Amino acid sequence: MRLGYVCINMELQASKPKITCNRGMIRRTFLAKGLPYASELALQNVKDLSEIIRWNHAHDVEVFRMTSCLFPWASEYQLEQLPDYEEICKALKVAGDLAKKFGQRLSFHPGPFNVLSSPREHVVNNCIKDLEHHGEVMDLLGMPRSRWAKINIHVGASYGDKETALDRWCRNYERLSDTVTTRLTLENDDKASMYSVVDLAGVPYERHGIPIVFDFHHHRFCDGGLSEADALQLAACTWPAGVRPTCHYSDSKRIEYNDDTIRPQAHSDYIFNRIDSHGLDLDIVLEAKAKERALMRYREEYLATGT
DNA sequence: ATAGGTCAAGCGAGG
DNA sequence: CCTCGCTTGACCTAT
Repeated sequence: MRLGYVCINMELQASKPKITCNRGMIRRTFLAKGLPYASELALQNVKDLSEIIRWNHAHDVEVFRMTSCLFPWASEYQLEQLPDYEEICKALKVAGDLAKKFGQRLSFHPGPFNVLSSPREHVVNNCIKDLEHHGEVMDLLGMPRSRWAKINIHVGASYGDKETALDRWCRNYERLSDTVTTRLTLENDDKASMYSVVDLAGVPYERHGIPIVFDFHHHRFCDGGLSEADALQLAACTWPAGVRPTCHYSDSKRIEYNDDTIRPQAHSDYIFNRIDSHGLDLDIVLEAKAKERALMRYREEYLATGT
């Protein structure tokens, strides 16, 4: 299995000057400073993306989820409008070329506001806009239009009627361009009332062939009646040949801290259980608060060789 | 330089 | 009805 981490490299972010792809601003600042400042932040973000990719390679990390905050307020403009657009494109190409050279797999996980199943038109429009933005950035990185460069989301909401919501999800999915549809995946939820692997293997997979990202931790709260092994197997079968299935893994912070005031769904700082890939070849993204440090510690504790 | 209050979006859960 | 949490805490101002 190959392990990855998400969005932030704590070591690089703590360095001086800091290396991060997360520069952003609040609304008030965006209104005051506008596109030139958004452009400046985006340029720094995409340049630093290369630095994180280099760090990953130097530490044998081949799976990395990029932040969705590369472009502050991306929903409010076209990338071409940014003053530094040309330079931004070059920096993205550099980052993408590096990742490809290193065999490093990059992905996106747009946020919880992407609800393609919503009955509200403006919610769906915003979602489509955000997904298209992610697709566009993947293209600018030079990433393939395949699930190798996945854009992963949740169904988003059920409104008390999963079947109707899934049908709406599928109809709205058809409005997406190839930059998104070729890369889109769906992840199982962490609430019993929401979407299990079984739900996702139904309509979304049957109608559109959407692969399922299996989240081990979420499955503990929404299992659709399947064991972990069976759910993982089912999810893995939805991936096209030649593309290694991706999973998410976290442990429970509640157990880590032995504190039952913490919600059981909360992600742990570190991974303290051995991950069981059930015999499958997987890319496993660690969703741990300690980011790359959690990955390093897991390797030391569970994958150390020679002893 | 650090602390504390503030901050886009949609939804469901818990108080 | 309000707050929290989620992909991911980061930004901004006052001290």
